[in-house]
Amino acid sequence: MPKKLSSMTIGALAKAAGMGVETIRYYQRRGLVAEPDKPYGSIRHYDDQAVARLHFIRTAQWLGFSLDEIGSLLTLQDGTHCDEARELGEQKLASVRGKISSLQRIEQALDGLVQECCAQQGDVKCPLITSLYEGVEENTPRSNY
Amino acid sequence: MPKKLSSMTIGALAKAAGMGVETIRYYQRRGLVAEPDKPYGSIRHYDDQAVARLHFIRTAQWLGFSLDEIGSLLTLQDGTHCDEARELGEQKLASVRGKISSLQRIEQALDGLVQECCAQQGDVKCPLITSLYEGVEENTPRSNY
DNA sequence: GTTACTCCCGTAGTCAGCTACGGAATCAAG
DNA sequence: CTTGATTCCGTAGCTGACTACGGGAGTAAC
Repeated sequence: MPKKLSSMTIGALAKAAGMGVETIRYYQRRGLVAEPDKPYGSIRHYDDQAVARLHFIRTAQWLGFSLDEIGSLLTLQDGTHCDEARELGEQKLASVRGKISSLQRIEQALDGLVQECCAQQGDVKCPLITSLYEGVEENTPRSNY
Repeated sequence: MPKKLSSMTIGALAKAAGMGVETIRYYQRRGLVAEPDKPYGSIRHYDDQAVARLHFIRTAQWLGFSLDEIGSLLTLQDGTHCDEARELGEQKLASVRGKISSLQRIEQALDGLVQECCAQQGDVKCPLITSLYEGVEENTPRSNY
């Protein structure tokens, strides 16, 4: 059976993805999501894949990736340039693993804080800060510097 | 023995933390790091704790936290308001755990991509996108919306 | 005690990532 | 076939997080 794709206008897409229409247009301009050609008359239509892609962008942003990085992740998976994709993929993988371990340290520290909380008094240990004191920065901590 | 704290000027602090002097001043204005009072003459001095704090800020940013969120994490650990700290701590903990699991899904997907890479051809599965398709968003994906 | 660097502090500019605005065209309901 | 909402497209404005600038005051080295 031919896969049935729910077809929607940009407004519906925006609603489905939980963002504004303008934001989607912005991503189109940035080349993060494709602008489907509009059938003769006018007005473009989008499918579930578009929703998924927007979801991904949103979450990846929440995880601290810039739109440029997200763009490269997406082209990576969109296939084609195998050789460079592999290298890029490994870079990103390292970055992701670094983030995971940093977050795990924060998790531990936060968990400790929540457990002890009011209990402790005398010597403050600053578990949170120390959780990240000894270098983690695998990759550029925000593209600059 | 009284703990010996390496004392440094803001310039040295900036170098130690790997950022610009202006950035540190900016954080002081934002209330993320304290401005030590300057001894009679002039010029403030900073210790290792300040370096640690800046390190934390930098890494937390890399992990996708905004300066406001980082501020709340820091006040959280600076102690004092136990009751609200606990609640905030639990919120943040949930958010951190959400990030970890999202990143782990991306890790898996990326790992898969790097493994298969040029191998696959026929049906594209979009492992990356699907890795995040089914809702993760535990918390606000970037303060807005 | 002069030169050169750094600090201090306020204000202004920059860049990423949206968000809003305006006017023409299109579509959906009645 | 008119009315009202949406789409389309370009351009302009806004917010968060810096980054640069400028002038006066410390401070360190000679």
